[in-house]
Amino acid sequence: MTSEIAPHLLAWYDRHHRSLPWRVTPDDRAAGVINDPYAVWLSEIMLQQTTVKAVKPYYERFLERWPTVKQLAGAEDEDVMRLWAGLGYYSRARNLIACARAVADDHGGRFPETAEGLSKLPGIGPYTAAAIAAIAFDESVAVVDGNVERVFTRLYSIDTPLPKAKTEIKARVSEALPKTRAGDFAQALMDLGATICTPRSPACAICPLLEDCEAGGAGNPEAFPVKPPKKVKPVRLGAAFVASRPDGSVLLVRRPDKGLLGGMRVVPTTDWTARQDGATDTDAAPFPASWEKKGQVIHVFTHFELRLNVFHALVTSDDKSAGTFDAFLDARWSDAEDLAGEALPSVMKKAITIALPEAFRPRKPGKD
DNA sequence: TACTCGTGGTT
DNA sequence: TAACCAAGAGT
Repeated sequence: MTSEIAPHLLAWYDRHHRSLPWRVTPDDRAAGVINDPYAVWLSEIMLQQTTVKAVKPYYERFLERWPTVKQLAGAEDEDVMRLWAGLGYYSRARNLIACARAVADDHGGRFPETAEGLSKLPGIGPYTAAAIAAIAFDESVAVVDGNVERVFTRLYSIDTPLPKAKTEIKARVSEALPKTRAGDFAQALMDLGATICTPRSPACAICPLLEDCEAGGAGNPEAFPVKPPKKVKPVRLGAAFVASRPDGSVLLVRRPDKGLLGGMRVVPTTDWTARQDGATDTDAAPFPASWEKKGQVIHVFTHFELRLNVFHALVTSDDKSAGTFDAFLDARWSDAEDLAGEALPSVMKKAITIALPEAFRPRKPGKD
């Protein structure tokens, strides 16, 4: 028998689709309006493991600053990292730059039009390649993200734990694909997952796929998808050293391109790579000064909790020891008025705020 | 396959 | 409030 999933879903999508900055409405699509592949790509990279609400302002700022992929390809690396700061998963920003330059240099400024071609570009994996191909180029491919995994494990009561279940999920999605409207189908599934088929307390009563859904019929949708048990987060200890000068400038260094917070600006810190490096005193300070402990930042990363002791020192002009920072990458003093615009990850804004409560406070223009 | 890689919002 | 979660990719 033929699956009725696509017709049911697309009819619902036509009425209930979300309105999003990077999305062309179904009506406009039907009228021939084409999605800009660059805009689709940019939004999809930002949306990886990131909520729509968090992405919106970043997406708007990026598109305004760099309206085309060629312009983004010509951007300074640090300018991109500055605009990405706060969004997390910073390897995405580094891959964003690499991908833009690959498209500009190797593809004449045009994105490949198939999932196969797209997936060869940096930062574009199986999901993103399929999403761009379907939404921007109407390729009929299965677009499987966390929403689709949830919807389809419920539709067919797939109790194989993720990620092992992905093979079966992709097969089920493929057989449900409509002959046209591949992009709308993909986005409709994601909208359904985000608004109806939610992780907890799904709204089965108003779901357009209720009559197609095994778990919905059985009344146990929350039993799916089955996920492996998660591990406990270890605690790591470290220290951050905020050095400031009388004019309010702050010493920043840059982290190596690879690894945690790669390519981002930070104040000098201990490694906090070990489970507990225990460097909570001034032994590990970048240079001798009157370091004073100001407090502790507790920041939860994906796979560990960081407890960062924050030290501050006011460095005066006659402090000769504060001149060489050979152990650090690209050390420089950031002016007080520039600090908010630096490529600082959230954990570093927290740490600097402990030492300098006024550092990121909006200041009145015209004063001082 | 399993681990690394951020952050802020919900429940 | 601790746990869970969000349009995953790279290694």
